[in-house]
Amino acid sequence: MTADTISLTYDFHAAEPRWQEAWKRAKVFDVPDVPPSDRPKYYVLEMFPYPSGQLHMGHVRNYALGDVVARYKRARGFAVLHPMGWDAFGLPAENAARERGVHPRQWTLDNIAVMRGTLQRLGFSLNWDREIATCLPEYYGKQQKLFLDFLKGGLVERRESWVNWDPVDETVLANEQVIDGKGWRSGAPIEKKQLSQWFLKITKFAPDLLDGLKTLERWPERVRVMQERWIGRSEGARLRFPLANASEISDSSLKSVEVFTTRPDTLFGMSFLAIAADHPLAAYVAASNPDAAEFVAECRRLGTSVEVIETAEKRGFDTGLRVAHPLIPEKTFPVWIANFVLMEYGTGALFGCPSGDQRDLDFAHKYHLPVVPVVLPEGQTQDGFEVGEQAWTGDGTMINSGFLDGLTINDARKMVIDRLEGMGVGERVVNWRLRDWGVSRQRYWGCPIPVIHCESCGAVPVPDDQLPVELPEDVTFDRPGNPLDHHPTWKHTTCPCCGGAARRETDTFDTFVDSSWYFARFTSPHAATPTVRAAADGWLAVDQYIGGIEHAILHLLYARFFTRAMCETGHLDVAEPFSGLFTQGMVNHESYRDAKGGWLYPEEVVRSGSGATHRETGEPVTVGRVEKMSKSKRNTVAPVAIIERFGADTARWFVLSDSPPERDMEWTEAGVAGAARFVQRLYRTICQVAQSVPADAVLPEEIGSEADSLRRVTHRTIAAVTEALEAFAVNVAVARLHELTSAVAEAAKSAGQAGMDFARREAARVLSQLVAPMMPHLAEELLAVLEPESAMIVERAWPEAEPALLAAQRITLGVQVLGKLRGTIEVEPDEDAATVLARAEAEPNVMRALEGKRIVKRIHVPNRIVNFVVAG
RNA sequence: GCGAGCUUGGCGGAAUGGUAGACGCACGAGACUUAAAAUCUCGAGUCCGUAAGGGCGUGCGGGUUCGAGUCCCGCAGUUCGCACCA
Repeated sequence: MTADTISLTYDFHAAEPRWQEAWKRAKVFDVPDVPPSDRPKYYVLEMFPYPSGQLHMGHVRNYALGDVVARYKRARGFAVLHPMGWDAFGLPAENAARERGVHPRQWTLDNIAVMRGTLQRLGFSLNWDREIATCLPEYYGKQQKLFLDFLKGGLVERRESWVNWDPVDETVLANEQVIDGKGWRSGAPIEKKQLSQWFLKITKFAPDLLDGLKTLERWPERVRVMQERWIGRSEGARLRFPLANASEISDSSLKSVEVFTTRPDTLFGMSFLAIAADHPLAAYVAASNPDAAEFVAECRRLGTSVEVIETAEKRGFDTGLRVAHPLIPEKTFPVWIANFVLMEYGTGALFGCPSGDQRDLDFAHKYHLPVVPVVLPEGQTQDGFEVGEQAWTGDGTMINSGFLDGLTINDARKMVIDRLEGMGVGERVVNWRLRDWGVSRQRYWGCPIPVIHCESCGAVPVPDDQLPVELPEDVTFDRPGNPLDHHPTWKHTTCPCCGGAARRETDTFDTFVDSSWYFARFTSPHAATPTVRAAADGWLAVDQYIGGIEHAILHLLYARFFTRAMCETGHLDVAEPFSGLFTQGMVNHESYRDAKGGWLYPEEVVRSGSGATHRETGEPVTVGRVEKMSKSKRNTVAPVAIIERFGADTARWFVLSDSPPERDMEWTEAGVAGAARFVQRLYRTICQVAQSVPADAVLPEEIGSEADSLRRVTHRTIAAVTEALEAFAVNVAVARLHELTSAVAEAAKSAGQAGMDFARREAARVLSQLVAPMMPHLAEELLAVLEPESAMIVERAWPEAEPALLAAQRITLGVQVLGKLRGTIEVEPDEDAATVLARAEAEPNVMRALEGKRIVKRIHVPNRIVNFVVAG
């Protein structure tokens, strides 16, 4: 090997850390807490990671995409805030403590150190001074302050709520941790238990959360739809049915049953009233009726598992109680406890109209309750119409409905509500599916809820000067339950009100609370208050938020709620937290199994053509589906290994190539190798220019055609890449950069032509700059090779395309006959129509197609197409 | 069941209503090499044809248009989300 060829190999091992160091020294990614006034601000944020131990490829794709936006916007003259932090509380840390005896704090901080190192090796343009970890008191203490302000502002409530209780682990489980009615870890049958819990009153903002969705134009439509349905606004009526047996009941709140309905128009089709198993009236009945008690208990047991809910048939228990119809007082209906009625929705009770609701119809058939049709579909006669297996939920005319007969369902709805309101037994209401957010978790590794319970004063907020309420370090995980509760001293304190002995709240916050305001904290991460208004109001909203679709509902809705709650308590002034949202796809990989069916890691497998064999044993390997990288399927690729083998830029380039960012991509060995080849080819191409083209080349008066052509490619690429990046079409930008690279290499053949030196230098410099958002280290290296003493790319403005060079010199125009392509002609840009049409008609192949035909119409779309419409 | 999206070569994908398949991967041929790797050049939707050229082609069926992958209507397949929400 000659010295020349050695220098033509890009040494990413040396270059990447060198440029990272140079950027750090120049502090180019730092921005002040209050956005500078000389430039527009731009806040780029990727969803912060949970510190699970290792960065995975999904993170690499997410952060590479965000970095493209951040670097591009910075080059376009924006002051870019691009911070990073850690969603550091959560159950895996406690699991690690139980399984391996590591302290959750240590485990988490160690993981953060490892993952931070990987992020830094990837060269992301992050403002690391703003790093936050939610598990540190300097963050969660401010969260406690927010909570107390919410409490003061009436946005918090303490109330009893049903939870899934694991009696063995002595812990509360989320619904998805309950499998077949058993705890996911202990396997013990789960009990429903009532606990006093803290709730954030998100429902207070339900109308605004719904309305706000309309303003989020740069959010994916489907995310908005999902949130809309989750919030679930429905208009209807609330009405009360007096109990016929009311005199037997002493509790006045049980003397009538309130129901919510969206179909008050079907009130005359009623044949029963159904209440939830958790309804107070059900409890009343169960107290004196063992069979009812048994049914209620059974409903609760079944209530937990998703599969059961899906397949469960409708079942009920006739309480023997009867309610009177509000409009026909002499008519009464049975009250059933039914397993399909949810206590959480509406009032926990409904009236059953079997002819107009499929569930009610199924229920009526099962228990032989009457079916009275009340809505007649168009085109049906009342005599011929019967409700069989299918309830009629569509439009129609009212029948069998007294004073409503003959009306449309909409008119009937209005009229019946007016009547009920007039009688004082019901009213028009808007009901919401959204429920208040229970944030209490019986866990150690979370933010302590800053409240003290006092026998005489009740639940007392921890005074501001005693914040933060820190987690104790010396906890043990050797027995089930919440270590905070077990701690010998931590929970014992004195009441801030009366000074008497009191007990700390031992519950901690749901970790979704931590991630509901971190984007605001990033604007002043070290401030003594949760936010600093000038900083938060100045930087927010996040202009571009990037993350996985899995957070479409909960995280994003909670963050929108927190934004409103923080505004109401004076911590912020911004309508929405994220004005732009981009949801990127997953990184998938083939999966492999050996002859025994065991999963194999990609590095254990050698792919050969259509098959695969084991690297060591040579045994055949079954190539499985391409699916999401997961530890259990072993189809993961570790970013660190890729960085070491190929470099950070290659990894970044590959995850950004080919697949559009919103779609899933497949990680392949061949693909990374291809990216690595391109890195080297680009380096060689630029080095060739740097070595063979004088640095002081100027643009001559007259320029040769190849040189002119290269310049046009260069400037068209600037325009195309800019447009692609604005549209998040990074894969298209990558394709255009491949083309420019080929053009620069090709131009070497025309070296010496007038203007070529200038054109090659220009193209090489532009190429380096355009590639920088995706491969920042290589880009800096390229520019340093071209222009050794110049400023770094991160300190330079994005290249501008010269409008005069955006048009091609000559255009190849398609010529169609009757819409079919018959030939092409070369034309000057904007050449006049007559000339173009004459040349098109004279094109030999077109002539042949026109032969013997009469041209009816000549269509000429300048610079686009020629089409001859013929007859005969 | 309800809702949203998707469907283009062997594969990932590109295409303001205007030459479908850019760009990449995989593949084939050639050059360089003792050889291999690397690199470079060329080829390639499919069918017919030696070629020139032609037929057919963007899930299927219709429609609008001089012209449809793109717009409209219907259907199929597929993915995702929600789901006893009264």
